[in-house]
Amino acid sequence: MLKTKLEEFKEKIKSSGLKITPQRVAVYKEIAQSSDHPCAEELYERLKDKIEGISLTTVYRTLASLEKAGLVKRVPTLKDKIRYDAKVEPHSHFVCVNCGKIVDLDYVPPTPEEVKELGDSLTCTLMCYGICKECQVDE
Amino acid sequence: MLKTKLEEFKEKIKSSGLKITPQRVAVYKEIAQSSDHPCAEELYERLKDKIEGISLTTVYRTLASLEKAGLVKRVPTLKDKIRYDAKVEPHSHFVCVNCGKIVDLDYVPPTPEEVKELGDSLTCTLMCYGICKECQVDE
DNA sequence: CCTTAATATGAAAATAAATTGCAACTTATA
DNA sequence: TATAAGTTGCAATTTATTTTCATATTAAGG
Ligand SMILES: [Mn+2]
Ligand SMILES: [Mn+2]
Ligand SMILES: [Zn+2]
Ligand SMILES: [Zn+2]
Repeated sequence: MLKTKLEEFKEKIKSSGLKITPQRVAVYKEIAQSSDHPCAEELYERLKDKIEGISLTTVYRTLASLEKAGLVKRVPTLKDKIRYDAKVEPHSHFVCVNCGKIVDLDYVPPTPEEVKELGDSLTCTLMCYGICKECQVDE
Repeated sequence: MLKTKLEEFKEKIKSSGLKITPQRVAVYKEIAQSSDHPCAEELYERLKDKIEGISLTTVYRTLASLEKAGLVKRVPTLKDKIRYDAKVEPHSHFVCVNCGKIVDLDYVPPTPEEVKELGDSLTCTLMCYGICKECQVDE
């Protein structure tokens, strides 16, 4: 991860009145370098062998803190599991309805102004559903 | 609900090898006449006093059946509760981040062809997040 | 109409995801 | 370093959804 991004992370954490802990750093780094929009449990699985003190509870709590601080965002899903994104700027997603993978698209979603229907919307995101290339091969 | 829509419902149910039951009719009618994209529990709450034999379990099972039959679709959400839509054609949604309300937008989302990035996507939907008019008043 | 096989239902138990209480521990600041 | 504020892990809890299983209903055929 870029040094600037880690610095920005520390600043935002501090300015939210939160403390910098190894667990928070680890969770944020892990989301930031993932491209698959992991859920809490997936993050925990990836971290539990690398990071000494990390519990699933803390991953859940960390995600809530990072979300409040504006460092991560939830990704809209059709399932009953919340998934997270460290890319907080508006962008679009492709979801494989077969394997559940979620990846970023280059497609730029319209701005709230362009949609402007029900007063002030803040952000927009386009969600596309289909079958990813890997899933098409081994049908 | 239009007679044609109810007939279409019965046909699709049958062609999926499912039986027409009062519970299924009631759940489908309720979603179809709702504009707020209810979850299973909300549907149950709205139906339990109107329909003699209806249980939350059956509402869950009915939603799964209707989804398989292509009569309802899930709406992407940021929460851990699945919400449903009887409007199955591609369209866009506005979500109030304050009260959780989800309403349809007229904005027509791009077609999968227009996005075309990762092979074959099937459907696209634009999600817009903001504060609804009611929530803006009583802030 | 009746019969019957296939399917659907409700209640309760089970599972899965996320949250909370609490005592022990860190962090940041002075 | 002392210390107050904030954080952690574990276990218990809550919330959402699914499954089990015995009973009931549907649709088709006679
Ligand atoms: Mn993303
Ligand atoms: Mn809709
Ligand atoms: Zn896939
Ligand atoms: Zn609102």
